[in-house]
Amino acid sequence: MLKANGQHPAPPDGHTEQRILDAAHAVFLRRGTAGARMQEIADEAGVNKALLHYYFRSKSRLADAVFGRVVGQLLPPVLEILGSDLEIEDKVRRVVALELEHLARNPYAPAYVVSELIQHPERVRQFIKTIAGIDVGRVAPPVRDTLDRQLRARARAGTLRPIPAEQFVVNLLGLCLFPFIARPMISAALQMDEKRFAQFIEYRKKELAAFFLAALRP
Amino acid sequence: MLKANGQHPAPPDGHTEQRILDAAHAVFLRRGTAGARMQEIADEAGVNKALLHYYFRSKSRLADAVFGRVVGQLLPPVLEILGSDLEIEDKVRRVVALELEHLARNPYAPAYVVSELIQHPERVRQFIKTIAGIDVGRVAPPVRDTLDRQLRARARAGTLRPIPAEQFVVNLLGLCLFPFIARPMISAALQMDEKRFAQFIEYRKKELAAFFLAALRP
DNA sequence: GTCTATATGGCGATAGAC
DNA sequence: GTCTATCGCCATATAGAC
Repeated sequence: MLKANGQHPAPPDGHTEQRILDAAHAVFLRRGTAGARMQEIADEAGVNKALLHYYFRSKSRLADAVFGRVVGQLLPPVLEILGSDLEIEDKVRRVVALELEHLARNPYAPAYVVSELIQHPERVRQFIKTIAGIDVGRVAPPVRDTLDRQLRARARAGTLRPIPAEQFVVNLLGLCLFPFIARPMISAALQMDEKRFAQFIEYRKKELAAFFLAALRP
Repeated sequence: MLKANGQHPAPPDGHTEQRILDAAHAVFLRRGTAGARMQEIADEAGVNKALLHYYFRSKSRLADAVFGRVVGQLLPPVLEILGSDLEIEDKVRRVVALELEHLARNPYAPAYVVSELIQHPERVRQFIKTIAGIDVGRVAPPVRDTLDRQLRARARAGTLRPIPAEQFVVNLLGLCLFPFIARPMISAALQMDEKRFAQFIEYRKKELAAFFLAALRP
């Protein structure tokens, strides 16, 4: 049973909206929002272009939905670890493991978020609020303060080099995210094919936490 | 003397092409290539839209020119330092100083490059060749090999923790570039205004090289 | 070389049948 | 809810006067 356009009919499980969102997710991530075409999203979802507007009204609202979902699965788990009462060493190990694991499966997410924020600065507000139900702008500062106290205490005790919490967080996340953000450049400059890049990331899974913690030795 | 459109006439110094390129540079960096309008570039250059096509034929070629210029001033100086016969410690200090200095004056460059590469993957070839007259694809591997020998020797001598050259370079550049790439997110999450972000970068100018070198202590 | 005016095409969005 | 067909805008690109 084929439809007129030669495609198999969409599974009628009633989850059309979800399938559109998934398709949009995939297309926005590989093309960027500006480069994405509603037609391509429709094709990927196996539905007609008009249906996208039926469910999401406009491309811009569809983009909002995808952006929220991407940031929502990238950020809150990290904030939770950083704000917990684990020791610094455990926080570092867990954040590295979590991020590299997640990014290996979603390699285009960080570059997509970056390119969104340059072209739609107003979306920064959305980044702060209503991300997976948590308000980053409200949650992040307490996390930073917790971390700051923890780092100061360890510095006083002489068991850690002193470092401000902001620098700690940016360094840690930068080391995790940067290889994925800059992947096309890195691959090209160092002539890495897909396999060698994967090996490169595997190495980081094993060594990055140790590298970072070594920098914090007193 | 005002022209019909109420603007001052462009200085007739014959450098129209240069002024268009400068304007395009500014507009592409703040809007992203897809978000940039030829009209806005023309306004910024103080000339008519048609002139952009007279000099650059199409938006896409204009984008090529700007992209090459941005990468060209960002990358070759770093490659030169990394490939030199300086000691590791000096290389790290110089790269950090150079990058943070340059980026403080061109804060939007890295995010622009990232967003270019997601939307025009074919531009990776341009990244490799013909960047400021140097062929990154040809130059980078020898630089990596030089660095690799240097790092191995120091590791054997027990004066440095062992680390592959690729990891060394990506960690170093990531720590320099990431704060600028992720600036909107960082500013929002940590509630930094422009001034506090500048202070944040000033701190890194002083401490980042030490942080990185500390991680390499045996 | 620089301008005004116009053509061309692509894409988001809607109307309306089923 | 899902489709086909079409509208209308807007940005790139060109024609042609000066």
